[in-house]
Amino acid sequence: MSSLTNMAKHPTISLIKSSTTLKELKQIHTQLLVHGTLNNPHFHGQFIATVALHNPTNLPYSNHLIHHSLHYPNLFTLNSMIRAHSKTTTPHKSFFFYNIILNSPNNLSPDNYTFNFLVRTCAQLMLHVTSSSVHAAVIKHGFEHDPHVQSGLIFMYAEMGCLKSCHQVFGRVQNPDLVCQTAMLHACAKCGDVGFARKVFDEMPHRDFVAWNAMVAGYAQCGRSREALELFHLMQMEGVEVNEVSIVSVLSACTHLGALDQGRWAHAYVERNKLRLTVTLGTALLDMYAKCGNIGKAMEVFWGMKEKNVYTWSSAIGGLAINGLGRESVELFSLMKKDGVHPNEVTFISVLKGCSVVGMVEEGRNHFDSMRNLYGIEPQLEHYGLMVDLYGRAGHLEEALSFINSMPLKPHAGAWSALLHACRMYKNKEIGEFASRKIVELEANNDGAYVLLSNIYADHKNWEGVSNLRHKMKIVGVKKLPGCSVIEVDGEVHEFIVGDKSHPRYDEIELKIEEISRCVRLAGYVALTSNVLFDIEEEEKENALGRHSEKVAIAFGLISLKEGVPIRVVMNLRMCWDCHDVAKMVSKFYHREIIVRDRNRFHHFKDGECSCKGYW
DNA sequence: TTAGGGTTAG
Repeated sequence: MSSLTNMAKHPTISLIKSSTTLKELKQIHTQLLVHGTLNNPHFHGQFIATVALHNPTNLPYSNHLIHHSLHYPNLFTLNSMIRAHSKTTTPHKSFFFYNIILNSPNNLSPDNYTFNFLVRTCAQLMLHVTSSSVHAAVIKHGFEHDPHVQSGLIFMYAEMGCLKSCHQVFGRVQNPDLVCQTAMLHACAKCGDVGFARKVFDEMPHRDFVAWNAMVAGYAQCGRSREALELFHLMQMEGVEVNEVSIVSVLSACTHLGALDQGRWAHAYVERNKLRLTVTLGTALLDMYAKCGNIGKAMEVFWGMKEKNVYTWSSAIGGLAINGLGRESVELFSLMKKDGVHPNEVTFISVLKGCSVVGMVEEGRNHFDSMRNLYGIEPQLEHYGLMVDLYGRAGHLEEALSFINSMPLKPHAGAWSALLHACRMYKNKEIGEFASRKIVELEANNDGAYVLLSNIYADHKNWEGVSNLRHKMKIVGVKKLPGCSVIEVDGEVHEFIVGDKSHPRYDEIELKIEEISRCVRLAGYVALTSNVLFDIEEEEKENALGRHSEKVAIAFGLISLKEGVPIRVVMNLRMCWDCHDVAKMVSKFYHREIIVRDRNRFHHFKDGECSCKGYW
């Protein structure tokens, strides 16, 4: 029973490998100790490796077993420990085990597994110096031409954003195999060159389901959601195996498009085909529901998940926040901490958003302070921006300004923009002008700086100010980002860009918009024309407002969706106040629920009211 | 007995 092949079939090895939970493994450990079986180094090694491989949270237990063992760990065990640590938030610990291999008294030496795992550690660490020395060690130990190590190196350089190095490694591979080609296509997509990724994919002589998944994910991750879904449909037509990894990318694409129907289809696919609801899949699913405006369903998925990680919690907390449930999001954050899950920087973005949408200034400030004091997380620019947003939305403009001035980092345009938005909300011209100037100093082409200030001037009927800004924008060459809204009807995503009349049903949409205008006017509605950038005639302005992309999408929803079906719109800008008022009225007149996801949050319109209660 | 592709923000 000494050969490894025979060992693999040993019932004790099988027993250890088949256990999935730490509890089960600990029970087996006790049994093996009682029978003295753990004296066998093979069993002991397998035990430690299984504990480590199943779940990174088991790692302290694996470490404990290694340190209290009578045996010197073998290469298999040590490689397993390197691999396990490469997937944690403390990847540098892999080097501890690598050094045990290098300094081993029984002449262990690293093999291709060691290096394949070690380069993944480097990928996680993203340190150029470390990566270079590990690459040098790969060459020194003669693994430069090992296909697995080559793929690992490409992966490592991709994570670090060094596409050039990926090309160099790939160029030296004589006959790249499937795994290596997939690593390369993944690397190109990761570094933003999806075109080349697709070229690698198209030129692959054989593609398996992993290669297809990598390509679908590549499109989804760089925001080319429609292409991701198209490729996924092609994948299905070609009869390629679909697994939970494919569905994660599909869900991510649906989330970005706000395509709830297709997202629901993906959920049904998971259930129909009994795919394993992994943490990643569950998180993608809950995130899809939350960002497509169905927070009830999102939380149902969340509570149904057996295993939750920091992604899952952050996603749920953020989902509640963007749906206006700030208090609930902060409560969920408390539960997360009670559950022993350590928050990360993204979690705090979600929590601060939660505080911001309901104006919990004090609580937000406490959470912000706890980042550094309790969790050792250094706040990033985004966190500072959210704090400005928190003060600003609550109307504490002076505090927001002094907060920016006391930042230890150089304030970015985002922080000033948050302040400018608040100035717009509270019609504060002085601070608004100051913030706008600061933004333009940092980003001369920032359209928001001009548009918002122009709105503030228009609020004050300062048409000269508006006209001067218009002139300045022309000279500098700033263009207002065109508004774009999408709406899904019968599984098809329709896109409306402001001013674009190319939709085949545009004439009908136009008629509907006129009908809406008549209805809302009867109710005594007066358009909030200050949302129009320039000083044009009142009637013309109203017309320009009538053609905002969100209104066009809502009108299209009214003519194309069956009665009673909610209208769901996803847009790229913040919803304008006028469209917001009109949407409220439409929800009442047409007895239709309207859900708009804007750049910042959700607005649920029902019976003439909006869930944001005017606070956004 | 270990080797690929996936989830949270901006």
